[in-house]
Amino acid sequence: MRRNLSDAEHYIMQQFWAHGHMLREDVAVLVAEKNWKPTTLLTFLSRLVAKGMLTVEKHGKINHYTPIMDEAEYKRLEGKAFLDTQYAGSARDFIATMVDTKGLAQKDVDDLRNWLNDLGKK
Amino acid sequence: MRRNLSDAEHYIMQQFWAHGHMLREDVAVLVAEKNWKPTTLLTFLSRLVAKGMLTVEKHGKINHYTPIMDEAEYKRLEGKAFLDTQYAGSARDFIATMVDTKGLAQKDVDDLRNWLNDLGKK
DNA sequence: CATTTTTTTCTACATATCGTAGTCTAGATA
DNA sequence: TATCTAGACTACGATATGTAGAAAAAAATG
Repeated sequence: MRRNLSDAEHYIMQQFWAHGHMLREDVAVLVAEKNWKPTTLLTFLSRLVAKGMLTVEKHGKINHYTPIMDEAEYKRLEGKAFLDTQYAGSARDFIATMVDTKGLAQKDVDDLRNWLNDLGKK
Repeated sequence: MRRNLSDAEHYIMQQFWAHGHMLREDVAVLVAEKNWKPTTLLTFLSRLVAKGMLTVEKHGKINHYTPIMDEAEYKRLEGKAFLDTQYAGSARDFIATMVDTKGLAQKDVDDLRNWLNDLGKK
C-alpha cells in the first residue's frame, strides 16, 4: 500500500475483507452505525481507490468496488513496517523487548512459545 | 505517554535516552546535523514537555530538561499499543499472522523460538 | 423527449499535526 | 543602566482527516 489508512478507511476495508466486491450501497448498509452522509462514504471510497486499496468500475452510473489488497497482505506489510522501523526487522528483538519491559504476561510468552514449538513439530 | 511522537521529537528523545538530563545547548550539539535553528529545537523541546516526555526546570533563564519517560517504558507502551490495536493484545496472533503471510523468514522464526526456549530454561 | 430523481464527482472547510522559524520578553551581564 | 541572549509566544504552510454541500452525470419517469 502507498500510505497508511485512517481509522475510517481501515474500518471500511474490513468490510471489504469480510465481504469482497461491493457497491456503495452494500457498504452503506454495513457501516450504517457510523451515520455517515452518502457523500462522506463516497469520499472515503475515493480515497481508498487513490491509496490503491480498491479498484472501481462504473456500470452505468453505479460504482462497483473491489478490494485489491487482501487483509493478509495488509497485515504482513503493517507488521513488517512495525518490526523494520522499531526493531530493525527482528521479531526476536521485539518479543525480547516486550518481555524485558514486562509488556507481556508470562501466559502470553508461554502461549507464543508453545505455538512456535508446535509449529516446528508439524 | 499522551500522544505519539513525531519523527523529530522521537529523534530528540533518543538523545535524552542516551544522555539523560540536558540543557538546550547540550541537545543542540547532539542534533547539530539537523541544522535546526535554535528556536526550532526549543519548539520541539516544548512539545516534548507538553507531551509528558520531559520535565523542565528554570535555573535563572536557563532551562534544564529531564526525561521522565524512559526508553523501555516507551517501547513497552508502543509495542503494547501495536499488539492491542492490531492483534487484540496477542503476541501469538501477531507472530502467527506474520508466519502465515510469509512476513517472517524461517530463520527469524527459528531465532525467536530458540530465544523463547532458552528463556524457559533459565 | 423533458423533467425529476439518483449516484457520483468536485470542491471545500474545520481541526489537528508537524516542521519551521520570526518576534518579543525577561533575566543575565558588562 | 544598556545590552545581550535564552526561552516563550505566535504563526505559517503543508498534509491528513472527518465532514459534507454543490455540481455534474446518468437513469428513471411522465
